[in-house]
Order: sequence, then structure tokens, then C-alpha cells
Amino acid sequence: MTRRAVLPRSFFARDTEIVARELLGAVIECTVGGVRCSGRIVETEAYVGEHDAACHAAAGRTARTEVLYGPPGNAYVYFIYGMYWCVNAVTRAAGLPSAVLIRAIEPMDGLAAMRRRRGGRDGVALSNGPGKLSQALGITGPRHHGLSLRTSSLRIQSSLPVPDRDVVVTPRVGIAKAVDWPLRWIVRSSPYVSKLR
DNA sequence: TAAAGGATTTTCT
DNA sequence: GAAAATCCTTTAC
Repeated sequence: MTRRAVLPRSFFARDTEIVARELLGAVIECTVGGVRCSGRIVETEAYVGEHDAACHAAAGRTARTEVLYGPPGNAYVYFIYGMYWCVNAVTRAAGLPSAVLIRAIEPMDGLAAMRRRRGGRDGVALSNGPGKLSQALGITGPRHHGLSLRTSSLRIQSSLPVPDRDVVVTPRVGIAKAVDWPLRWIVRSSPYVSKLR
């Protein structure tokens, strides 16, 4: 089995845009009930602070956004549209609410479990979206918790960096409040990037 | 291929 | 009470 270093907190304690870029190629892993699933991150999105209209912290410090104000390297997991979960890595420093949403992964380990959780779907439909990959990896509540990405069963590990020529930045999708804020990073060659709108 | 509507619950106004 | 960092199905062109 390939050994990968779990990313240190210092990795996340930097500008959100940089972390979003460098998370491309990293491996996110989640073990539930002894079953380990993982995938290579191919799409991320940065949410930077209270002045970012699309960031949940734009609403200020509330019970929901408390995790965003905590230390970097924690996972901000939230429930959306009454159905789906989304996973973020908290960035910068405590008191500076910001995070990177993991938008798509290429499945690596635990294919059978991912297919089962995704209702028998396969191929890119397995994880080409933030709600899909969370479901495939088995990531669920409690609401907006702050599990450490170093010590919990949900981890992000280093991998080979994705070369610049294979990376593109595009405007955000699906967020009417900040469509002109180009903080969405994707691996151009990956078929798993989410659908453009 | 694109657009529209539904599912379903939390969150903040 | 309205909107939401989504996804899936159905309907229209």
C-alpha cells in the first residue's frame, strides 16, 4: 500500500487561494465502519472571509460558522438543501473565517462502497460534485463539526503536485452572490470536474 | 443539449 | 418566510 503523509496544520495555515490550488492532486480519505475510501482531489473552491459574499462567514459568527473561525486543518462539514453534505478544509488562522470546498475527486480506494452509497451509480457520476463525493466517501453529520483533518477518520494526504499547465481557474458556479470571484480551481484533464453552469 | 422543477431541512432575516 | 457552497428527473427545443 502506498504511504502518504497526512498534511500538517501548517499546510492549511496559509492564504485560502494557495491552499485551494495546492489541494489539487492531494488524496482525501475517509474510513467508516472499517471501510476505507479515498480519492484524488481534482476540483476545489476557496471561500475567503466575512467580506466574501458567498462565504458562509458573510453572515458573521454564528453557531453554524463557528468552525470557520477555528484553527486551520479542521473539517467544516455542513448539510445543504435538506439532502447533501459538503466538506471543507478550514484555512488561514483562528479568527479568520475561510475554507476550501472540495468539489470533485477521482475515486481511488473503496470503489465498491462508493458505488453502493451512490445508489449503484458509477464512473464520473460517482464523485463529480461536492454532494456526490461526500456521499461516496460516507461523510455525514453532525452539522458543521470541526474534526481535525490530521487525527480523525477524515484525512487529507499529500500527493504528487498537479503541474500548472494542467490547472485552470474559473469563475464560481452555482453561487449567484459571487459569480465574478474566480476562486474555483480545476484539473483540466480530469473527467471528474463538476458540471459547468 | 438545455432548461425547469422537485426533493427536503437548516439557517438567517 | 425565503434562500441555500446540490443533485436528479422530467420536459422542451
